[in-house]
Amino acid sequence: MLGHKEEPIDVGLRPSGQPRFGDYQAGFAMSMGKKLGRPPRALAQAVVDAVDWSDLCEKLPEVAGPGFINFTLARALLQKLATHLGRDERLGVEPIGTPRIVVVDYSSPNVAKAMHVGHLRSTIIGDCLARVLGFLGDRVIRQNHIGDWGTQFGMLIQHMVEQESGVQNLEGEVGDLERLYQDAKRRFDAEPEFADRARARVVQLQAGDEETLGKWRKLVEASQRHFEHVYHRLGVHLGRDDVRGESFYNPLLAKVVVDLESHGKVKLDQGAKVVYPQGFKNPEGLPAGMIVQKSDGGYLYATTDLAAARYRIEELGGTRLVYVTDSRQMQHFAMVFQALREVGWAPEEVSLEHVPFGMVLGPDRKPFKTRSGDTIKLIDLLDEAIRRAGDIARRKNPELSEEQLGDLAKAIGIGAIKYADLSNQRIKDYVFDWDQMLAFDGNTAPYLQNAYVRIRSIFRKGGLDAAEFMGQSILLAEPGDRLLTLKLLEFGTAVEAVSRTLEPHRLCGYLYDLATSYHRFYEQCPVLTAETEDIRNSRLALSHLAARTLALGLDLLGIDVVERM
RNA sequence: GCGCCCGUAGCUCAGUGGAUAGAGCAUCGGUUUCCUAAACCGAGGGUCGGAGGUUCGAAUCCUCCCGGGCGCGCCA
Repeated sequence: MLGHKEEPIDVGLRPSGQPRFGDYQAGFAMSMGKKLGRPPRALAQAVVDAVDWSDLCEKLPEVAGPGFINFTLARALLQKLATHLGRDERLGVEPIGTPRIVVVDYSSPNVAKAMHVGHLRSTIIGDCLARVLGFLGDRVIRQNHIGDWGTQFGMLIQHMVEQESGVQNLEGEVGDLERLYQDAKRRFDAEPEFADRARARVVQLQAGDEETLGKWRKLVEASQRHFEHVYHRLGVHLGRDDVRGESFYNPLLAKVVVDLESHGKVKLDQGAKVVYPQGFKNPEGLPAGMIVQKSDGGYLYATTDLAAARYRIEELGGTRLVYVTDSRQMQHFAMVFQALREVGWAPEEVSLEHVPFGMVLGPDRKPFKTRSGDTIKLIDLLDEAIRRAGDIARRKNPELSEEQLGDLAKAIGIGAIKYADLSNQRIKDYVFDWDQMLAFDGNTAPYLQNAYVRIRSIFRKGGLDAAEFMGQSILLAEPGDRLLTLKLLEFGTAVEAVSRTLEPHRLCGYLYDLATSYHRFYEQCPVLTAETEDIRNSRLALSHLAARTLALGLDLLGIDVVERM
């Protein structure tokens, strides 16, 4: 009827924007009418007439506007779908047919420095993407590309050697590391003789001098403890096994350059070895290149990134490489990816995806700093979030014990920071605003957490075990039941959208809609005091399903739920 | 100079080429003998930066312009 070709037709089916347009709408008649030379409305009507809709729709689908077909699903069908969803452990999220090996590169802090607000977004977004892709069935390999190698270690180690006290303190908190870095940097800038010794120390480090390496390991070890501390506070799944720092690739760099040369990709310019991926220009309008080996023989980040990509494809078997770094590195990754294609290290079937994100801004709309202009330490930021959340929770709910408050404050505070980050379109800068992210109204973590809490409260009040309602048949008695059900059915689509676009804010938007739908349901539809036993059971089942969806959705964002707040 | 990103309500932001562009905050006004009012309901508020173009249809795609941000060889 729509043509002879056997190819599948995208009918453009999607949830209707407004209730008066039914549950779902299809827009294919408009685009297809053109191709077939038939008026869209007539085409739509022909489709409606040709099918027996009685099992699918409550009433005959309507042709409306320029040629939309609006569907209102049959109650029996919707009930069946909802009941099925309620019994599904995966809540309607289909495991992907052909899992990939996805390598997600995120966080990437620097050794010998405290993690700061600049690491926040990569860590949060990367962790979320890893969770989502993993849940969908991909094999996810997390990679923490820490900055544990380079010339700055010369001055750090040299300072450690000369100031033996600095070594002792490395067993302590990160503050010692910070001080070590600052002291070394100050001396490096102020004392030319020290700078010379630091440069000599770099050579020793490169040469594998045992004393130098020993000091270096101490630095890395102390930093790792700091990273773990921050990740634990943040609830981020990154461990030591996930660390592949710059030092890991160091032994591979020479071969990268040699192989590039054998591909004829390397040109010499003023003593430096440069590759020129196609399609890039420098300020003079000439082809822009990436230096892969400096005139002094040293390597740069482009070399390391090429080596890392190679490792991830050849050794880890990655078929989707994901890099979560800030948007300023877009061109750098575009060049690295182009080079990987040109030399064939990244075959066509391997997708290379940079996941760029914008900056975190302060209230003045400039990069987020302390009042005195210093970078904000991540651990301080997290502690403040927990403190603020605790203060609010204590004020709202004075009868909570301090122990309950502690867990609550962490879930809310950390959740608020993560959600504020994830809920914005990631490419844009966003303004860091405590009041907004900790508000109970609006698109915030506490609002979502509260929807979950209200549901849990129902089961507590009723003395009921929620798990017992998983298999319960769902009956849609009133519009409130129906609207909540339609929203619950969209969860799978929302999760799938995140894996496709690598944009977590899509899941946030969905969960916010879901929480809003539940709050409305809660107002309109009595659960424990429903008019019949069947409706009560159905609403308990719907509520439990909503709670599971909220909890799973938030978990995919890396956010915890609480039982009461 | 070239390239990339971003301009949507007073503010912070959503918005798969589709119907009358949506939320929250702020403002104003309602709702509690009832499962958490940390909630819900309602009102006002828009030249979607501007101008062309493609299309039955454009905030969305294309071109140009304006404004802001970022990047463009020996840091990462």
